[in-house]
Amino acid sequence: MPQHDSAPAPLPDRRLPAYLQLRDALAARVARGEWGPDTALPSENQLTAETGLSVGTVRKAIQTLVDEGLLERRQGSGTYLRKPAFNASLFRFFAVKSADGEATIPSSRIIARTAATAPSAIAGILGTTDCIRLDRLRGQSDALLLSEEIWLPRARFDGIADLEEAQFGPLLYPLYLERFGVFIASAIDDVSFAPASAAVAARLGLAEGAPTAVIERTAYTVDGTAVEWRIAHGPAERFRYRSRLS
Amino acid sequence: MPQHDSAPAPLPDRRLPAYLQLRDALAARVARGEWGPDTALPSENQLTAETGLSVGTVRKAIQTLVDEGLLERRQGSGTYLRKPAFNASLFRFFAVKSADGEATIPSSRIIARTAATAPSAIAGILGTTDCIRLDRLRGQSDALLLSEEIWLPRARFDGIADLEEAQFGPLLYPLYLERFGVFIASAIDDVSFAPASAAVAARLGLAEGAPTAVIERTAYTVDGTAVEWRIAHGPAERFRYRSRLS
DNA sequence: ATCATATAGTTCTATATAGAACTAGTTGAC
DNA sequence: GTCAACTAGTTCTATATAGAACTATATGAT
Repeated sequence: MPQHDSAPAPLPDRRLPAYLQLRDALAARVARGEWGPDTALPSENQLTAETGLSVGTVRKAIQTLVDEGLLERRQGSGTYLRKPAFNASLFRFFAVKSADGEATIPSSRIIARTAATAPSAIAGILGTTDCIRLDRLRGQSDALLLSEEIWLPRARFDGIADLEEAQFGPLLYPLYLERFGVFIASAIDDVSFAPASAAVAARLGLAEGAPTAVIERTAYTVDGTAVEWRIAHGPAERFRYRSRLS
Repeated sequence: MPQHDSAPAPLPDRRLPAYLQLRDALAARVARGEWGPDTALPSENQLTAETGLSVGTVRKAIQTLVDEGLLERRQGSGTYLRKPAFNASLFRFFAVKSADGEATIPSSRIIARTAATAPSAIAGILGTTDCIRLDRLRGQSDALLLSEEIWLPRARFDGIADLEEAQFGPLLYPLYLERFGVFIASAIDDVSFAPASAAVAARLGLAEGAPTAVIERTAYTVDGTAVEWRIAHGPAERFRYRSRLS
């Protein structure tokens, strides 16, 4: 189902309305990394010239991508990639009740990076067994709050195992975009609850069997291809997940 | 802060673009219950005649409300209230693993309906202390899965305590709309984990202190007024909450 | 150097128009 | 009765145009 190397740019479907064809064409160019985070896309005028469509139609195509959360328009300036607006960090779901109200220092440490063969459940999601696995530990002040296990398809993220540790910031999605041209556009979180396994307990400094919150996240690019799967554990009593429905 | 009786229809802000003024006017009329769930709103032509604006501007106003999730357009037919699309039932987060694959029968029982004075945290959200409290128990086959405590402002829901039990379906939001003209447009869920209190344990047939998932939900009307607050508990090992981010 | 002004380029609002696509109901043929 | 054809009404697509609002840069005066 999903493809793990750069998609072969499906031809626009002639049966679709013009504005949707243009939408698809632009989304494909964005997915190919044609424009960086801070370079403006072609203006409405340029696109009307390129395509022969009218401004109204071009605007409608762009507006569609804005609604989908991919682009962002700035009046007087131009149209840009939208920085993923959903707060990507799972970290924020673990409240730090600093009794004294001190500013605490968040820490983020990658404790392992290995090429690995994905188990079938994960391979089915990512579309390949040829993966890279990252293990990460996050905390605040002294408390360890989050143990993450992150799976990436090696075809898209080759070389991530060789990066200096310093080049990993606390947030991975900006790194994906800047280093590998992978733009995370959406994600699905699955929240559940389980007693800590021995491995998780050891990492978080908990007793085995202690209650933990489990977040499984699958992240997608614009075209709906899953490009990251992760599972995260943290102490249940610190956990609070907020979700807005509409 | 929020108002619990029908809002006094703020005058349109002349400084706003025409399409936003029309958006506000339409949203206000929707909030006042001017149109039922299956009656079409005025057509584009009617609205252009009423307002003196052009079709394009009218379309833009309507499209804004569609994007906000309030309305729904059906080509060839008309523009309607959108039925709240988010699956309102908290019940769905509790997986029933019927080992034998039998179709199970969900049950829903209101076990208490009382006028009550809301504690300050809830009163702050709902804007009043004068509330009605519903207690509900939901299950499937034999297993009890969900204990809910629901708080409603009495001003909007007066008479709900007198309804026949049979008039409560498994879903409350349709009842709110049909009986009280309250349209739930959005909600915020807060998910956490806690050991079962004595009361919750007794209701769900669990041991006191058994791990439970806790969902706190605040539900809002179109204009952002909170009109329902609930807290729900269920057995943690059955719980799985899914959320789509974008 | 600093500040005001002008300018080119961008998106945004608004109007007007035409026809296509679709829906729901009515009419008519059989 | 049943089915097909028609029709009025609706939303949807697409074009063309004009000016407003805003941004970023360049220019010029001091």
